Amino acid sequence: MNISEKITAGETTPEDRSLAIREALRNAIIDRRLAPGTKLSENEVGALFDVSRTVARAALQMLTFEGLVKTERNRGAFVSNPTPEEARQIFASRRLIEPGIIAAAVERITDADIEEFRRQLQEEESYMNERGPAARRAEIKASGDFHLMLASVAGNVILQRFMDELVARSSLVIALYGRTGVSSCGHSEHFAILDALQAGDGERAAALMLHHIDHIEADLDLQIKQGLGLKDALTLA
Amino acid sequence: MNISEKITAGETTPEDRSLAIREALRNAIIDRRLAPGTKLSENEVGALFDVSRTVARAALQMLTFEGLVKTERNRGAFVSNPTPEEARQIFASRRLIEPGIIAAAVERITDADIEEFRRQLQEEESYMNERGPAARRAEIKASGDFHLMLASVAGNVILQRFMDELVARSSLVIALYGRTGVSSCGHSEHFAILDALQAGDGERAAALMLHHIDHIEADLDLQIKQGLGLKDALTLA
DNA sequence: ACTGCCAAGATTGCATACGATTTGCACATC
DNA sequence: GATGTGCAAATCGTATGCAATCTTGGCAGT
Repeated sequence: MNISEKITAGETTPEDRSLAIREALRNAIIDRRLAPGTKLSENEVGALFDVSRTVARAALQMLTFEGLVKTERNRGAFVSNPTPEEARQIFASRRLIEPGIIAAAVERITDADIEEFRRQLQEEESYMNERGPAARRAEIKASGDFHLMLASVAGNVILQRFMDELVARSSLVIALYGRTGVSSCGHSEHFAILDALQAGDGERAAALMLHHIDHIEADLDLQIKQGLGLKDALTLA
Repeated sequence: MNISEKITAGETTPEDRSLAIREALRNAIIDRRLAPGTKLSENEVGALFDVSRTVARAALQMLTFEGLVKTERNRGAFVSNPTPEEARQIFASRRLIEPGIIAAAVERITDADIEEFRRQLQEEESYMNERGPAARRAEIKASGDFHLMLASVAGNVILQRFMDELVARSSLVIALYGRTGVSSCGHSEHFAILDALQAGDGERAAALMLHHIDHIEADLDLQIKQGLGLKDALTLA
């Protein structure tokens, strides 16, 4: 486990450090710096962030709630290893929620928001032109941020939190099951959605969003790894 | 704070006791045995369930994540006191999610499920015929259980968890802002939804569900109590 | 009599300590 | 050589202790 954000997380927060740790681990997980299945021992996490097990434990507990880590009693916490079924449910949930978010966002979005979105899309674009795993991770994250900003604009904090979780888990799934470079497609779709939004055409934006989610999911290879860890081990042996 | 389920929660769980405590507190909150604003001190909770502050704290942390309690740093945890705005967002979220759940449920529901649902509706009915706050609480809970069972049938564990949270918070909101006996209306609506479901008519079931949610929200009085607790105290004085 | 300050009490935040459970390895046995 | 058993290391679950922070009551000064 090597998490470079260690210091970044530990200093700027005079308050709840467990929140900072949660954030750092969260980023590490969705950036895929922490691979699924990685063990997150309380001792280790605590040592890395220079806190006691108590606060490390709290952070892990939060992540467990978000579905990013799975804890087994008396065994420890592990970075979640989503099954294809989970992946399908995640995207099914997104297909349900995101059109609603679009509908709310189209009512509330301001010019300043649109400006901000354009900046965000440019950032995506810049990552898109680079190669290598780091750029790909950054792209996945930036892509997720687009959806998160949308949820933020929609103005429903509950849905926003749901999307927070869904996007994070999606990133994990994409990193796990994603094939190559369809993300470029995703980027242009973000653009189209924003255009529809700017035009005030919620219907079209929602339809585009559904399409977009379909595309993301279609890019996944959810056939393999169907079995559980046990089966995997057996077939691999 | 007097929670009678104390022993029930503490004994049957050889495993994680904090989960049991969370469940007990959860029930107490949505049953309105714990009024919004009630302070939940770690010491007190721990003493009630005969555990240390550590595990009590974990339970409170979980409830905070669910939005049922609010914690203020260095001040403690309090039963959540949803604002009208929060209430609106809760119901907006439900309007978005529940039709989707219906759509999934209509595909997967079995005869056995329908049987189970009928039993559930009968239980609701029995509470409906009684009077008194206890019966009303039980009715609210039973009514929520209907929606939860629906989510369970839909087979998407993520949406199920979202609904878990939304229903719990709805119960709190209804108890806070609800007027009198529109719940009877709600019951018949449950029945109509189940009928549509049994007939395999997802469209109608979804439409009925939307109507149902609208009715529930329409029964709320979300105008008053706009201000914080302070103003409340002042106007009451 | 009212306002501002200070100290005592209470409660949380965090660290550490101890017991329980699991895992892996070594050793004895077949 | 393979297998089963037992011990030891590691890790989690929980309790408790101490420091920091907030609240509250009283006291002095104006």
